[in-house]
Amino acid sequence: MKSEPTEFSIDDLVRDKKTPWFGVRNYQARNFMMKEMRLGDRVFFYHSSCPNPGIAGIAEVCSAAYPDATQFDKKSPHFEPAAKKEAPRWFNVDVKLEKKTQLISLATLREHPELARMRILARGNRLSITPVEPEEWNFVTGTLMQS
DNA sequence: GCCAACGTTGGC
DNA sequence: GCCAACGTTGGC
Repeated sequence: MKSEPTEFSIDDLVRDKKTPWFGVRNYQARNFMMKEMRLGDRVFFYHSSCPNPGIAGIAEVCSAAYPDATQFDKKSPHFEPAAKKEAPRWFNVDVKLEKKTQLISLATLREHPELARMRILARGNRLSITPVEPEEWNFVTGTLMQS
């Protein structure tokens, strides 16, 4: 799950322990939260659009998907005029901190053939939420984060 | 349904 | 700031 650290960083999650993953305005990413994620699933917390992009920590999905409150908030940059309370358009899950880790930079991720097929590394990928295969998860947590 | 125009993402 | 890639919008 990508976040711009200037908006919400791993240190913010360390402080808050838990957060709604608000502001997702892309149907594919939304559908991952609504249909693919399960309570207890773990996710990489990825810092994007920043001087040193990469995986900054691990979090855990701790709610089912529910309507994203920011779509109803006129003052929010994520406000969605077309959304109605009785017919919400955007949903989010909550995630809680598992741990902040050493930063596994994008450059490092790209160095390893084991991760060549990772969705987040795919050419032109802009999705803010992408699936991670078990082998990729194990390589990152078992090898990269141990060195 | 097509597709051009436009806006956004995100690495560099 | 640049630009490739992609998603969305809206006229037709």
